[in-house]
Amino acid sequence: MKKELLIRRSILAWFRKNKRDLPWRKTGDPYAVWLSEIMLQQTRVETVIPYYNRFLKAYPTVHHLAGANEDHVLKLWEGLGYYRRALNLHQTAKIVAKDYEGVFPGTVDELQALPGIGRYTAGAIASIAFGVRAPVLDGNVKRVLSRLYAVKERIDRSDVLKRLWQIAGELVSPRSPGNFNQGIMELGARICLPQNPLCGGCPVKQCCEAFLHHCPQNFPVQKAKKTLPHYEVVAAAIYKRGRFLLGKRPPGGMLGGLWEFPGGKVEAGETHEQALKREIMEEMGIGIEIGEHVLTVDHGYSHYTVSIHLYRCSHIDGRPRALYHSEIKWTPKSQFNRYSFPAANIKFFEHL
DNA sequence: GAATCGTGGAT
DNA sequence: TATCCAAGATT
Repeated sequence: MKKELLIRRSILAWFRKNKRDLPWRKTGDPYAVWLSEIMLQQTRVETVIPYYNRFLKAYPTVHHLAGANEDHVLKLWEGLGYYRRALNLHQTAKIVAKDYEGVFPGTVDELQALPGIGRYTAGAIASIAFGVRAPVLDGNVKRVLSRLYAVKERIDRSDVLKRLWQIAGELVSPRSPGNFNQGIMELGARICLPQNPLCGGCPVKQCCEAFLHHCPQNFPVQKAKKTLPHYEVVAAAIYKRGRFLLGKRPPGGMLGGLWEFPGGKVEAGETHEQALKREIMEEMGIGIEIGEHVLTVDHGYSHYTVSIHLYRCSHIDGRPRALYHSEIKWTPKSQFNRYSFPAANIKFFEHL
């Protein structure tokens, strides 16, 4: 039997017996499949499950989501990370509700034209929800294929990616594309692990060049990762008459749409006090007096790490304006739970 | 093509 | 403790 056909059948058979009972596998609703795929981007299955369930309960259909308030959507996304996904999700819901009358398109090209849906996600939705024979190539599939075919070149090379998409397209089952795609991803997530793969339980080990050469750990070949820069950041808990001055971060950038205590990076040669007064003047046009240091939180973002030093502050002069944020608001602590905050800010709450 | 964009669990 | 990295998309 041809290698590709053997791989296809073996993975389908393995998946049929070993697939996890995940909430998005109980439905064929394209809306639910789409939601799960967006949430699963760069995010672990176990992390997504509770978010997915809460989200679907709050917005059972694309129409509910299309009519939702953005702060509410971001609140349901709070803690999931990559918040632009939530904003794109909201945008796509509006487009589907309006331009498609609430019915998701079923082709890869139409799906990929929607905000937040790239080649992987379009293939996943088309194959899983619509039975289209479209391949997927995520981190799992890249790893599985790079081992099956002993790909010795770096997998971030465009020519290598092109070849992997080509292979994935040949492997995907014409009759059960959704099951095959989920199967090869599940194989990568549970058997063909990045470190110490469980080759003994692998249904395709006899087809796997890396296994046959006893070197699965050599694949995939990744590019070297650079160490993340670290910054010192100051933030202000500006308090007046029972309320804190919060800002909503502008869309498009880091943590876009989330609320925060204002502040910013400490520049070279600055004291914390100097940096905080400068930042608050730049961002809100007001003068402040710096009070006690509340606490310092160490936090890692996607491409840098920070130590955020929070200070209690009082408003001295000027009327606050949203010079940086899209919106600012004096907010009592009792209402913080209505807004979505970055994880690092949430660590502040119990100390205020 | 290389940067940007979060978070928390595993090792 | 430090590092890795997970069902990627966008610019």
